[in-house]
Amino acid sequence: MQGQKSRASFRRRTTMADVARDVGVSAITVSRALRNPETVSEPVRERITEACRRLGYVPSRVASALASARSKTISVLIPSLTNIVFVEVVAGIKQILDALDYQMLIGITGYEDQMAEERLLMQHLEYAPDGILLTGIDQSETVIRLLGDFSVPAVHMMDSSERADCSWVGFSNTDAGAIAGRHLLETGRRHIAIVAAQLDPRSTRRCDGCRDVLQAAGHYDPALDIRVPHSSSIPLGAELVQKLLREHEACDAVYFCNDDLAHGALFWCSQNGVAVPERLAVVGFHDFSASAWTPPPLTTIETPRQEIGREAARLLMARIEDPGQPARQIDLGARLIRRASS
Amino acid sequence: MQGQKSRASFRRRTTMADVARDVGVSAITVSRALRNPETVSEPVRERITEACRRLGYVPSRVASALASARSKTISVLIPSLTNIVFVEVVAGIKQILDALDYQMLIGITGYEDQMAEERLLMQHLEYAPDGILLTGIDQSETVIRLLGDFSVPAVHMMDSSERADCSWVGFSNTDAGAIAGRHLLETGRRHIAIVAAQLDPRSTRRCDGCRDVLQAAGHYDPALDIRVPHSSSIPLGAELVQKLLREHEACDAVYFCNDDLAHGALFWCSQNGVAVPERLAVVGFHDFSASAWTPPPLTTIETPRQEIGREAARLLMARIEDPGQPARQIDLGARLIRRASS
DNA sequence: TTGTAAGCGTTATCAC
DNA sequence: GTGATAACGCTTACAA
Repeated sequence: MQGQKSRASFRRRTTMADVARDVGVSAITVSRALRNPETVSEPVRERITEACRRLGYVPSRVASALASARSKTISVLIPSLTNIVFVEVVAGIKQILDALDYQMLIGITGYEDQMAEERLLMQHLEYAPDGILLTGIDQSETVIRLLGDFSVPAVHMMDSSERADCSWVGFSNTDAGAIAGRHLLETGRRHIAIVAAQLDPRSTRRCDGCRDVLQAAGHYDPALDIRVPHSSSIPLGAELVQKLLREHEACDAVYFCNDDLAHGALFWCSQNGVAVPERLAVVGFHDFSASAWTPPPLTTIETPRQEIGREAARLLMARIEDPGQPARQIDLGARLIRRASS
Repeated sequence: MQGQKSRASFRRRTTMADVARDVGVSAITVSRALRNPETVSEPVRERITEACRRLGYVPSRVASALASARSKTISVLIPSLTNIVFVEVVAGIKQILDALDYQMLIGITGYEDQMAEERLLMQHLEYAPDGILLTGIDQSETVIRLLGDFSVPAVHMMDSSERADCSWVGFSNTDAGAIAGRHLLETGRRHIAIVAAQLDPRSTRRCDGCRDVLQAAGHYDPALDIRVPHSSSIPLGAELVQKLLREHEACDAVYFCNDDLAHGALFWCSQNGVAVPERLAVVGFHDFSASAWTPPPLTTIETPRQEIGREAARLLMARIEDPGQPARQIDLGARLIRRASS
C-alpha cells in the first residue's frame, strides 16, 4: 500500500528500522533506547543516539499512538479563542503539557448549544486523545456518556459543581457574583444594576449570585437586571451603560459580568461627564490586564485563569497515569480587587 | 501486543472491521462508504451508515494517518498565545480548517532564539503534519532544510519577503512603519520618538521603516529611538512615555510599535495632564479593539490579522493538495486609521 | 540485555 | 461495485 504522498521526488522518511539496520540491532532495541534508555546497554545506546542524529531520524507519533494506544495528546474544548480569558487558561495548560511532552488539540465550541459540543467531542475522539479538558460543568448527558464509552479521563474547568463524580478545577461563579453584590451593598449602593452579555451558564451564575445577595438585602430591582445574548465587548458595554443611565436615573452602581463590558462603560462615562464612582460605581469580572489602567481603574473580581489551566492539566495527567484515581475537585476561588471605580 | 490501556473494565473500541462484520461487507467497503460515498452502492451505503451510528463507530485518525500518510493536521507556530494579535491569526486559520475537517496543532516559540524554533519544529514533525504555518520570514536555514527534508509545505505569515521561493501571506512591516512616520511628519511633528518593545524581527522592521522616513526628512533623532527587550504591555507603555517626556522635553510625538504600549501611554497622559494630541501625538500599531475607545481614541496602523490567517490557511491547503504548485506571496497591506490621538 | 512475532486500525493496490 | 492482501511505523508480549 505504501501510503506515501506519491510525488515525483519523494524521499522516504527515515524510520526506526533504518536506524536499527544502521546500528546493527533490531528495531525494538532502538525503540527501547529512545523510551527507556536505561534498559539498553550503554555502548549500544550511544551508537543508536549517534545514528538517530546522523540519519535525521524523527520518530512517528502516529505509529507510536497506534501501537501503544497512547497518543500523547489531549483535547482542550473552550468556548472561544478571541476571549483572553480562555487563552490564559490554555497558556496555563501548555506550561504543564510542554514539560511532559504532550501536545494539545484545541476545539472551539463557540458558545453554541450542547449538540455542537457533542459534535466537536466526536471529532476530537477521532484523534484518540489521552484526556480531555472541558470548559464549565454543564455538558450534556451524551458528552458524559461518550467520555465514558471511550474511557477518556476528563477534567472540567472554570466553574464548580456539587457532583463528586466529576473532576473540576475552578471557582464558584455564583459565589464570585455574590462577592460583587456584597461589595456594592457595603459601599452604600442601593440601586444596583446587573449587566451580562454572552449568557453562557457561567456568566448567568455570576449574575444570579449577585442577584441573590441583592434580593436577600431587599435591594433587587428586576428592571436593573439586564442580560443580553450578544457577545461581550467594549462597544456593547458603552451602549448598555448609556441606555441604563438614560432609562434608570436612580441607578447608582453597575456590576458587569465581564471586564470588557465594564471598560466600555468606563470609557463612555469618562467621555460623557458621568463621574465614576461618585455618580455611578462600576464593578467588572475577571480582572483583565487593562483594568488597572482604565479611567478610573476598575474594581473587579480576579479569577486565577492560568492557575486553573495548570492545575486542571496536572489533575488530568494524574488521571491519565492512573485511571483508577477517584475524581478530585479543586476550588481556586475568586477575589475582589478593589480599585477606584467603586 | 494489543496496545490497550489494560484496565479491568476495558471495552475495545469499535472498529471498521466491527462495522463491516455487522453489515456483512469487507472493511474496505466501509472505508470507501465513509470517504467516497458515491463509490458504494446505495443500499450497502445506507446499511453502513446505519451500523456506524448504531455501534457508535468513531473512525481512528491515527490509523488513517499511518495508512494514508495524511494526518489531516497542520502545525501552526506562533510566538505567543497571550498576544491577541496571534490569537486572531489563529482564529482566521481555524475558520478555514474547520470547513476542511483539518485540525491544528499550535506551537509557541516564545520569542526565543532560532534554535528554540528548530526544536519546536522537530517536535511537531513527529506528528507528521500535512503542512506548517510559520510566523515571520526569519527562520533559520535548519528550519528551511527540515521542511524540505520532510517535504512539508509551509506558508509564512505576518511579514513580507523578496524571496520568490517561499510562500507568505502578510504585509511589509517596514512599509507599515513608514506610514506611521509619514503621518506624523505630515501633521507637523518634528521631534518624533520611536518606541518598541519585544524586538522580534517584525517589530524591529516596523521601527526601521519609520526611522528611515524620519531620516530622509532630516528629522531623525537617535536619542528618541527607544527599543527595549521587555515584552510589550500597558504598564511598560506608561513607564516609557513618562521617562520619555521627562528626558526629552522637545518630543512632540511618539510612534509605538504595538497598541498596548500606546494604550499605557494614553492612560498615563490622561492621568497626568499631558494633552494628547496637542502636547504629544501618539500612534500605535495593530489596531486592537480597545483602540477606538481610549482617551483619546488612538491613531494606529490596522493589520488584517484574521484575513492573514485565512489566506495563509487557504494557500497552505492548496499547496497540500498540489505540492507542485509554485510558491505564492500575498501582500494584504496595512493602513493608517486616523483617530484623535494625532 | 536483546530479539521475534504479532498486531494497532486504517488505506493503497490490484484483482474480480 | 466489492474484496483480499499487504503495508504504514511502531510497541506489546513473550522468548532467548
